[in-house]
Amino acid sequence: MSDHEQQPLPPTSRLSGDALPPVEQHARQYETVRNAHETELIEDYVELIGDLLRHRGEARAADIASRMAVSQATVSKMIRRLNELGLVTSRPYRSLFLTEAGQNMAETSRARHDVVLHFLRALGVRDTTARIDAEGMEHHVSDETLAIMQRFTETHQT
Amino acid sequence: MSDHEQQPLPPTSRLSGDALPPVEQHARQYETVRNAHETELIEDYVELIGDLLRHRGEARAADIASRMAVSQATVSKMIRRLNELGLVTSRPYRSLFLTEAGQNMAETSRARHDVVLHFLRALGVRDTTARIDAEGMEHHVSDETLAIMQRFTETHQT
DNA sequence: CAAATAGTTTAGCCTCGGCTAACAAATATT
DNA sequence: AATATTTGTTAGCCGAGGCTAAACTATTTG
Ligand SMILES: [Mn+2]
Ligand SMILES: [Mn+2]
Ligand SMILES: [Mn+2]
Ligand SMILES: [Mn+2]
Repeated sequence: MSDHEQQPLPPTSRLSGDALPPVEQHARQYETVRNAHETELIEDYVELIGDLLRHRGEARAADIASRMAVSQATVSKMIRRLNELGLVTSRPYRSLFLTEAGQNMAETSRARHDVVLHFLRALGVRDTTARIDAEGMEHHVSDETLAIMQRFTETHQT
Repeated sequence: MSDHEQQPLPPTSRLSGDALPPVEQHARQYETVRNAHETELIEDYVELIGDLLRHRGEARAADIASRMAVSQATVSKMIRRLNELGLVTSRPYRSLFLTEAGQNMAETSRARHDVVLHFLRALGVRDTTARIDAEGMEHHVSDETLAIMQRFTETHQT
């Protein structure tokens, strides 16, 4: 047995902040974060490629490198990975393109990102800050929270 | 020159969602996320050790392993790192303790975590979901946004 | 067209954060 | 006290995601 801890008592004394959640629930919190971190970078790449295609018509490795502030070698390696995952197609010295699966991921990620960004702005966060925070937060927002953020934004038009 | 991209035009046509931010600003978004990810796990460990000390009186490696759903070997290795960073003190088969620096980090992280958690609950997110989302979001919320979340929570008491 | 510049890929290195397996030490049980 | 169980450490493995340096390919420029 590894859980020699006794379970927390029912919510009685609320003296010093919240009590610890039950072990299994607590464990799921951290697991969810670890899972999000596995797909986070992939999503950011795919989303960025989609945005570059949408706004620039093409997505070159060098653009990704400068926009992410990462070396071209790093981008090159990641593109190989995206290729193996069936998310992008690439011919050397040509623009990258998204596969069907890549387009789906880009669309989903972009939508989620936008909801978070617009929500933060609706809350009153300055644009630059909202963009920075949204870039990280987007990967840790559940569908439930996302829906609430969207409703909030709609009902708090500026 | 690696930025052969031309800078986006001033915000004129707002047809298909937001425009791409300027390269340097965009780069800072991703850099901020990478920086957050460097300290994230450390903060979670220190925060958890602080919570275990607060609520249980002691923090054992085995508790951390089960609460994080991670092997004991992983915890053991991480404790060595926390030790080298001067955040915890440990004697084998005894509870871990936080150094002064560790206590400061735990306090700061806990406060931030609580603001995010209470904010999500005030928004209407169910407790279990709020806990999961807060565990990831907490590391990506700027001081500016944090302050706004706190104000929001205070003025939206249920 | 030759040379310079820009873009891409590859190779090799590093740290981090997981894991399992084996062992050691402390504690609990009989 | 002997044994069983729990707890902790160590070694060695792995993949992800960074980096630099070097080579190669395309494109642009003189
Ligand atoms: Mn995004
Ligand atoms: Mn992101
Ligand atoms: Mn994160
Ligand atoms: Mn956390």
